[in-house]
Amino acid sequence: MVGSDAVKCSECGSRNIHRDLNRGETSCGDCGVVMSESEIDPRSEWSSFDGDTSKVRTGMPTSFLFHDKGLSTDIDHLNKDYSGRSLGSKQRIQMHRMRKWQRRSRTSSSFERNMEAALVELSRLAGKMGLGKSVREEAAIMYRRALEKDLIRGRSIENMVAAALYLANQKLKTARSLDDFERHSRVSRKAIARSHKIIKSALKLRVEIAQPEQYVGRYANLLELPFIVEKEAIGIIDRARKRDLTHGKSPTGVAAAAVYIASRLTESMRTQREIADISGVTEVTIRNRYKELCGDLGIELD
DNA sequence: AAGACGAAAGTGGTTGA
DNA sequence: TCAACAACTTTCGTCTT
Repeated sequence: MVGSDAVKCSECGSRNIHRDLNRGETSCGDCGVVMSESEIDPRSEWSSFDGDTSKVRTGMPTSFLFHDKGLSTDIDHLNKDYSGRSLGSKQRIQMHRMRKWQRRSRTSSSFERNMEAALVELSRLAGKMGLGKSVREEAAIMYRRALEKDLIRGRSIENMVAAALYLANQKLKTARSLDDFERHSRVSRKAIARSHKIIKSALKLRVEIAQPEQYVGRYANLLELPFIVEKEAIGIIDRARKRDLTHGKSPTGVAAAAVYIASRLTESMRTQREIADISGVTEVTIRNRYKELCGDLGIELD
C-alpha cells in the first residue's frame, strides 16, 4: 500500500479507510464506497496439512469467481522452453497436443462453458448493484452447485444468476430487495422469485427471512446519515418488534420509517421523499409505518 | 413553494378451501 | 384453481411550515 497521505476516500475525502484482506476489498469507513477490489492478498497462505508453513503457491487465494478457481496455468503459443530455446519437433508435437488438451479441459465441456458465461453475468450484475466480493463468491458457489444438480437446463443463465445472487445476498444480509434486483437486471422480479425458490429447495439452503435492521445501514449510507441515526433507527425497530409491530409488514417499509423517525429525532432530518427515493418504499407507506410506530412506542416528533 | 397528510381506488402476492 | 385478504402503491386534493 502507498503512504498514508495518499489513502483518502475518492468520494468523501475521508481518511477512515478500511482494508479487508479476506475480501480483497478497500473501502471507506465513512461513506462505504468500495475503492478497489480483487487485490492480491499479500499474506502467505497458512493452510498446510503437514505442519510445514512454507507457501505452496503465490498469487491470489483460490476463488470461486474464476470458472477454474483461478488455478490454471497457461501454456503459451511460443514453441520455446523456459530458457528461450526452441523446441525440437518431437516436443513441438507434444506441446501442440497439450495445448489442445488444455483448451478442451478448460472450456469444452458444456459445464465449464455455462459456468464461464454465468460468471461474466454475475460480475456484471453484482458490479451494477454494488455488491462486494464475498456475496459474489457465495453466489458463484450456489450457482455451481445448482449447475451440478442440473437445475439450470431449460432456464436462462441470466435468470439463474440473478436468483443465486439474490440468495447469496439474503444469506450474507447485504440488504438488497427484489425491487433492487428488478431495477438492475433484465429478469423480472417474478422470475427471480420463482427461480430462487427452486435453488433454495434443491440445495436445501436455510436462509433467514430479511429483517428490517438489515436495510437500515444501507439506507443510512445512501442518505449520508451519521452513525447515531443508524443506531437510533435500529433501537426503534428493536422496540417495535417487542410490540409485534413488524410482523407481516415489509422489512423495507419498517426500516424506511424507522430511519425517517430517527432522522427527525436528530439534527439530520431527511424528507419522506428522499427516503422513498433511495429505499423504493413509497411516501405513503413510510407515513403509515411511522405513524404506527410513533403511536405505539410513544414517540413525539415536533 | 416544499413537505406532509390522508382518502380512495388499484395492484400483486399469500393463504386456505 | 379460485376467491378472500392484507400490505403496498398510485393518484390527487388539502393542510402546514
